[in-house]
This record gives sequence, structure tokens and C-alpha cells, in this order.
Amino acid sequence: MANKSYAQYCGIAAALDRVGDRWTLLILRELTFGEQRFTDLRSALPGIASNLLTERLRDLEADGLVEQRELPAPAARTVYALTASGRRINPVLRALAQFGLPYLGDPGDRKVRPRQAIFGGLAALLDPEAARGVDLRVRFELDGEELWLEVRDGRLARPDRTARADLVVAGAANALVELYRGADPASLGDRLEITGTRAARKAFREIFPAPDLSIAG
Amino acid sequence: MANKSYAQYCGIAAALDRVGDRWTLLILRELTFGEQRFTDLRSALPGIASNLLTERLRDLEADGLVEQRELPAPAARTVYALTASGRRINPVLRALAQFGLPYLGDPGDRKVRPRQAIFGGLAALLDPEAARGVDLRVRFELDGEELWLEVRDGRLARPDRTARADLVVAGAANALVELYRGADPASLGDRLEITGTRAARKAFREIFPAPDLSIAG
DNA sequence: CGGGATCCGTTACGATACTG
DNA sequence: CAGTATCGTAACGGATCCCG
Repeated sequence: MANKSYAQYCGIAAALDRVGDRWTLLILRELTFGEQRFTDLRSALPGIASNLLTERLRDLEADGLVEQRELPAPAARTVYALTASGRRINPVLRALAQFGLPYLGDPGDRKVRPRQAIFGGLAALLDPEAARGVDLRVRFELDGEELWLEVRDGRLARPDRTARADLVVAGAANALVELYRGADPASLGDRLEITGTRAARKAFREIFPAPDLSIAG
Repeated sequence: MANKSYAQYCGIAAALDRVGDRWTLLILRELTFGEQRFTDLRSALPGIASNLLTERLRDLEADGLVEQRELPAPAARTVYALTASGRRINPVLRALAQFGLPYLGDPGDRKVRPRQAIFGGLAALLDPEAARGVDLRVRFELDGEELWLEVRDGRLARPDRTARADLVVAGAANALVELYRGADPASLGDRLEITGTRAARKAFREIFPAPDLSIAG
């Protein structure tokens, strides 16, 4: 790895020796959404130097968390993907996302919004207790972009886009964010439209509960 | 903060802006065990420069995660402690500890062993599902040091040292570590002695299950 | 002795330019 | 598209010194 090891006999230190370097956890975040090309990662991580991205990917490969895959011709190109070991980082990302949520300001500011931020943010909110045994397919149409999210038997699953969605959330991504930051649903006007049975809407609210934001310093 | 912000509208990035700097999460780890003096932190974090520790503590104070407290006379001295917001980092530390566990090598090597590593490691292993509703008080006597661990209604609690322990684990800390790394209990000989009712021993094994280490790269 | 501050050599990072 | 090369700057690590 790039940085020196903490050299402590402690799981947290051992974890940070692998994923504690700057940018590393954000690279892993991107890869949890699926295979990514070098350029995909670069554009999702504005500000990272290309040599640094190379170095981080090599480190992650050396630790067995990420692997290169060669896609078949014609467009033969290499992509990066998480290995089985790499997917074990998911609970860490979820815990970080929950910790960081109160610190997100208004969605209007100048910050980069990663394309999958909505999806990733919701995934972090999933309450395993409330989701126990639940199946729910949601289609998002936010700012003209379509995203699917599927809960199967209480866990997030690769969405089946051929099936019918139980719930459709369409409109402005910012409106969804504001809703989760405690805005009055009525104040959103027609910027967000949620379509589905009453039961599906209820399930969604329970599985992805709005967090308590009162804690932020 | 010392490092530049990622400036992304994402909970993970926001979290890393606060706790992603080198040493920061290990400082928070130490503080989860209770108030610590500057010198306590320094000795628990071998290799950290004193100015860096100062800077990190100031950053954490500015973010409202840590606060200074003045202990009363005679030995008037300042200690650092987590605030309510700071205690929200706990799930992150647990997730990291679980992720990092397979990467811990044999306990015999030269690495620094933080005094509370055993306690912290076990706390990370607690299975909330298995612990549901369980009460269990454990006293450790490892390498001559006494540690208490109390599970109350399925959650870790400040141990009540006046009450009677349901389980006593006495002997070499290394033996306990080896046990959790898959060693045959019989091979430990008399290096570890576990005393308690059959029910208490069973509860301990279920609440703190040995992790699957087969995943390590 | 606890709680830092200062200084300085080394390393990692960030920006830009360049290449197969 | 997927990196490599170069280089100035910022952060880190180690040592030393200071003050109550």
C-alpha cells in the first residue's frame, strides 16, 4: 500500500491498512455499483490524479479486493470489479454513509453529485429489521435518468428490469433529497411523483426510513 | 480538516471528510473505550507525531465529535471524550473491525497490541440477531489484566463490576485470539480457562461467533 | 510528568503533460 | 481509452524543546 501500515494487532487498523488511504473507499464505492472502466472511475472521482487512481487500483488488486476483467471483442476493453473479498467492504460503506448523512447540506450547493449518489444513499438507509422478508421493486426516473432498486427477501438485489415495478418515483432528484432531509411533502409540489399501491408506498417508507438529522454538529 | 474535502454530495464522502484522515479513526477507536488523556492516546497510537495528534483532536473538536473535559482537582488534567455525535462513529468502527479481522495474522508477530484490542475485537463480533434479548456478564482475566464485558438486552453496556459474572475467561490473551482464529480448543491446553454454566458458555459462543476467516486474500 | 509547539527531512498527493 | 512521467506543494514522521 501507499501509506505506512499502522502495524497494530487490531481489526480496525488492519482494515485501514487496506482501505484507509485517500480515495480508496470512494473507489470501492464506485465499484459496488458494478464493473467500471478506468475512465468511468476517473469521471466519478473528480480531483483524483490518474497516476493515483492507477496506484490505488494496483494496491487493491494486490490485496485481492479488486480484479481486472477483459471484456470480449469487439470493444475489447478492461474493466475493474470487486472480488468476493472486496464485496465484504459493503457494510463499511453503509456505516459510513449513515454516519455522513447528517453532514450533507442542501442539495443545491456546488458539490459534485455522483450519478449513483441517490441509489447509494438509499441503500445505506435500508433498515434490515423493517425489511425482513419484504419484496419490493422500485423504479426511479430522476432528472431523466432511470434507476432500479430491488429488495428481495429483505436484502438489496440486482434489479430485474424486465419485471413490473411496485413503485415508481419520478421527478427531480433534488426533491427526493429534500424529502429525505425532512421537507414537507406538500412543499415539493409536482417536482416528485410517487406512483404505486398504498401498501408499496408504506413498505418503502418503512424499509428506507428518513434518518434523524438532528445530530449534526 | 487537514486534507482537502472530496466535495461530493454523498454520505460516504461527507463521512470521510470528517474521519477519513490518517489516524483519525484510530483516535476515535481509543475514545470509544472512554475518556483519554493526550498521553494515553499517544501511547496507544505508536508512531503518531504529537503535533499530528493535536491537529486531529482540534479537527474532531471543530466537527463536534470530540470534546475536552477538565477533571477536577487535585490532579486537574484535561481529557478527551466522544460527544453524542462522536459516538455515532461506532457502527463504522465495528464494520471496519469485521472487515479487517481476516487480515490479522498470527498473534505472535511483532505488531503492537492495543490494550483494548481483545475487547474491541469481541465487541465487533457481537451478532445482534443472536444477542436479541440476552443478558450476559463476562469477566476476562487475560495476561493479568482484568476486563469486563456486559451484554444487556442484546446490546453492549457499561459493565457493572459489582455484580457477579456469568462467565470468567482467564489465561493468555493469545490463546483467546488463537481460539477465535480457528484453533482446536484442546490444543490450547491450560493456557485458557473458561468458567461458567453450560448455558452461559453457549450464549457466549452464539453472541460472539467466530468469524469466517476463509475470505482473506 | 502531562500537554503540547517548533523545526526539518521524507513521503504522498495533485496538476499537468505526454504516450501506446 | 488507459494509463506513464514529471514536478511543485502539502502532509506526515521523528526529534527536540518549551512551559506549567
